Amino acid sequence: MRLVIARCTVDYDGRLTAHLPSAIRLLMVKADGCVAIHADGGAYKPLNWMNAPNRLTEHDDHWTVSNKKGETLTITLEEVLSDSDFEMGVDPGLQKDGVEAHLQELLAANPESIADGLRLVRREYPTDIGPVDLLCRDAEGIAVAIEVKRRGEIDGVEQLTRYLDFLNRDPMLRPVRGVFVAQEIKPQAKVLATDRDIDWVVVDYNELRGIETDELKLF
Amino acid sequence: MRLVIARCTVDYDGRLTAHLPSAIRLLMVKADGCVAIHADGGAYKPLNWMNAPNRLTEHDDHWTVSNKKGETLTITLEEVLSDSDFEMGVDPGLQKDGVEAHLQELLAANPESIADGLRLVRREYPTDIGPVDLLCRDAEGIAVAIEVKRRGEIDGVEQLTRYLDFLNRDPMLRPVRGVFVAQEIKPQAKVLATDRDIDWVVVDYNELRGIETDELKLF
DNA sequence: GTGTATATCTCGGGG
DNA sequence: CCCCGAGGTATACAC
Repeated sequence: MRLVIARCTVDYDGRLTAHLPSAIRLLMVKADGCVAIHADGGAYKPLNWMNAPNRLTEHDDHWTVSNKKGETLTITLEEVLSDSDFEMGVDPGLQKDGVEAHLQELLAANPESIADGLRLVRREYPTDIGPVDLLCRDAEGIAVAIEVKRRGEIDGVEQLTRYLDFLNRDPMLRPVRGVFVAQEIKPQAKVLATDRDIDWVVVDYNELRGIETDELKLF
Repeated sequence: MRLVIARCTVDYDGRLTAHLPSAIRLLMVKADGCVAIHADGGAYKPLNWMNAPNRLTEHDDHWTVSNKKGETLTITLEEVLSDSDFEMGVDPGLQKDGVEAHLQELLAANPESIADGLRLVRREYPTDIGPVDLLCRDAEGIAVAIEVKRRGEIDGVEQLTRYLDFLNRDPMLRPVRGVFVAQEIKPQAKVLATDRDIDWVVVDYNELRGIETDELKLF
């Protein structure tokens, strides 16, 4: 990773055009070729950047970075204060726990934790406007579409509403009920769901993981 | 801005839990206190971070960063290869052109580029659930609500649907048609819009800017 | 502060 | 490659 501290101006032309007036900034060039220009503040997002793959060309007083999509980044260097390079090796990467995919897996394995008698038909059940997280049948054999979210907000209810709309056009499935499942559900999302006759259930991730562990212990 | 190159492990515990095994990485601490941990690849997003405001405490072999929401980031330093600090001053900030606001301005000035005979009533026409980008009347005097997006996706169709819902409750406006306008529109968004009897139009930003320029030349 | 809408969103997965 | 959905989304702005 190469780190350059320099007074510079920057121009980006691509999905939009943008200009940075002269100031001292950090230019970060990573091993994969991506370039990021950071100010000393404003969270982790750089002011300007160009992702890999791209072509970086260094001229006397400026760099140009361009990619295949026709985007260009021009960095004009007025004064270089520091220029250093570090060998870092390949990063082993981030291990995450607690995201929606895990929650969906746990619920797929334990649909009864959502409602008694619920049986899984399919995960990621396809519709014309995208896949439903879980399609189940309840104890009476009625189809149940389930949208899983870590945090239940209003757009999750909208999403489930769209799926129900399309699913209810299928004579083989109709009528389809909806259940909105999340670790926490915002008051507005509850109101909207109720208004649309969509049930909502708050589940506990750690508790679900406990169920999984317990079941594993049984075998 | 402080830049530290170090072999380290990192643990985040907050909205999820995440762990980074030992490797050499860049630790970036900005003037506003935010901390970012970068690998030598993988675009501009850091592997892990903590935004300002937070509290950074340095111990012998590890740093802890915590914020008011109860999130914590623990960086365990195994070997520090470099540690430097740079004074950068306040950044003048990015100047942008070509975002949604500009597109909306151009369309407000040239509603005929959306449909022949269209006349602007108001930009940011208020409804109970937020402002409609453009409210127009067509050649027959029928009200037309227009949602402008740079990239037309499903969310934008939902947004316009909600606005139409409210606008159609107003006897002075009813019936209100909807038009979804964007520089590009995703297939799913087209399906949903068509399904809801909402028209969609793809416009060219540079072409619109050309119209503006041409009109200026006339005067 | 919450809620809403935007973003050169980024990033990863699937066709 | 594009399409689609999730994100510790972040960020700005209105109420």
